[in-house]
Amino acid sequence: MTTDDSRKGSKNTEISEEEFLSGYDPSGLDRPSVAVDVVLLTACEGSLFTTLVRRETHPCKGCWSLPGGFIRLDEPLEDAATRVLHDKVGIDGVFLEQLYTFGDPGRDPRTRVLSVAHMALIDRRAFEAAQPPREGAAVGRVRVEWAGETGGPVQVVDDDGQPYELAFDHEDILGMAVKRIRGKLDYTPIGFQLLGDRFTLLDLQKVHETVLGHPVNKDSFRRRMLASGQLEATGERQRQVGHRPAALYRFARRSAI
Amino acid sequence: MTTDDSRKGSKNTEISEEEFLSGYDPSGLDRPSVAVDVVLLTACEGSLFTTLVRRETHPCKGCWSLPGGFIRLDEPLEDAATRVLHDKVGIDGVFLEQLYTFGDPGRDPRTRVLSVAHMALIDRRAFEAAQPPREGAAVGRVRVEWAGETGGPVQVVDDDGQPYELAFDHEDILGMAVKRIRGKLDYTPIGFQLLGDRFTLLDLQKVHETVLGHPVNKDSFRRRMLASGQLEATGERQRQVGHRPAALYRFARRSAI
DNA sequence: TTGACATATATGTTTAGTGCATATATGCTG
DNA sequence: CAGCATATATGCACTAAACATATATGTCAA
Repeated sequence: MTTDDSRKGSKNTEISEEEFLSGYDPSGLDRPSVAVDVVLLTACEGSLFTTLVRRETHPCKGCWSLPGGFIRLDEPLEDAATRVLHDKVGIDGVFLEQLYTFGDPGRDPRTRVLSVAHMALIDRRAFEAAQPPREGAAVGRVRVEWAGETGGPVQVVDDDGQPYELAFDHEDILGMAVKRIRGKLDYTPIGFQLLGDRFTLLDLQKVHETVLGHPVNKDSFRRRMLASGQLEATGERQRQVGHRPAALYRFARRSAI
Repeated sequence: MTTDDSRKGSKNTEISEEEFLSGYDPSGLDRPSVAVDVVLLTACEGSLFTTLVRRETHPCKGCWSLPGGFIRLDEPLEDAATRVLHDKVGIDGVFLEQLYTFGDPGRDPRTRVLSVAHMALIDRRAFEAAQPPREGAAVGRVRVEWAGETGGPVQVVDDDGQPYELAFDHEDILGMAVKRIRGKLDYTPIGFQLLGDRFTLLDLQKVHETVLGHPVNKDSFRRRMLASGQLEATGERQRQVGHRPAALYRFARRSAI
């Protein structure tokens, strides 16, 4: 199916690549602004929660938005997301992955702004320990109105069920994050990112149920997890739990083999 | 878990959003260039094939690259990818989805260039019909050295097995496309995008084997597909095939409930 | 015209995984 | 020490997949 047969470039041309680059003027092109936005998720009490920050400046002043910021010209995208998490939420060292790039013209009224959206996951305890309440920040409950991996925008509500008014297309970004984590949960070890280093099988099950948005069968979940090779028994058990204590496992990053 | 309780913004502030926007000067920020690159895949003879274009200018002059181009400031990302496919490959109306955004500083020696990579899929026959051989274009065989969804860079070779020298990080972009289509094949109807409007079960099986990179069990594949509700019998059969003709199916975009 | 051929299609058997039900174990609490 | 709540173990039915075998049906060549 080859259409053309010339191969590896004949670089013996007029000017060299070095010469070309030294004379290259990047100012000729219209360029968009590029930001990163981070959906930081944690699982608690059967719901996903995410961090929002209040916008103190136009546009969408007074609305709530995902923590985000413009990238620096010499900064990898993931580093920008890490920086945003550190600066705006005070969180470091968490799982982070790129989600999707939102680029509709008009998604930001100022000018063309692309947002390279990221998803970050953190264990609830680490989250609560690391995040001192900040002025202008909130942690809202994610309310997903669709089942499975249908996808679509997603609301964030406060303790009274009142929705936060989200800026720009951030409801769509949140929806993409939920869709992504639901899709990866059964086929990757991503769910462990929402747990601490020791957990019971029931803890793990609750995380799965929270992410998926529906209950799962306890026995088969248990069997499947134990057979997956991803769990390592610590030999420890729960204490003071008012019932038979469950065994504590840790995530076996490298499957036993 | 709420940290802050103020809600929907009090917009009765000094200046209105309209006033703010009319005075907004976007020139203050350093901005990267943003391009789209498109991995156009088709399945043929047990391999995936992709379209490459020869770079006639620096940087990487003489190398081969994915069809791509800079986005316009008023153009949605998907439109840019569509435009690139039309202008550089002469292909229209195909399945297209965003893959991932590659943004390492230094991936392009000119300046900071983000590439919002897309994946396009086309049926082999439509591809061969629509694409007249062009000067400076080639269709190469995708050679995937890793199994399953391991991921990693991917080579493109010509009919003699000689690799094309790819520009920038395009081997990584190709790898992401292969990883993505492998991951979605079993859970979405994406495989039908590589087939024409009528096909046999064996055609469909070969597409799956080509994408996945390993053979699949014929009987269970057949049963699974027929039970999926995605196939609609046309009532027609193959002709002149030298053996018992297989039934021709079409993709039932809406499952028959 | 007919039989060889190649692939389609049908059917059955085995195995693995899931959902569901039941039984037993164990630490805590009053 | 009894009762409680959950953990853990075991068995069975059901489903889907892998694998094997048998039959069907076009084309082609003798």
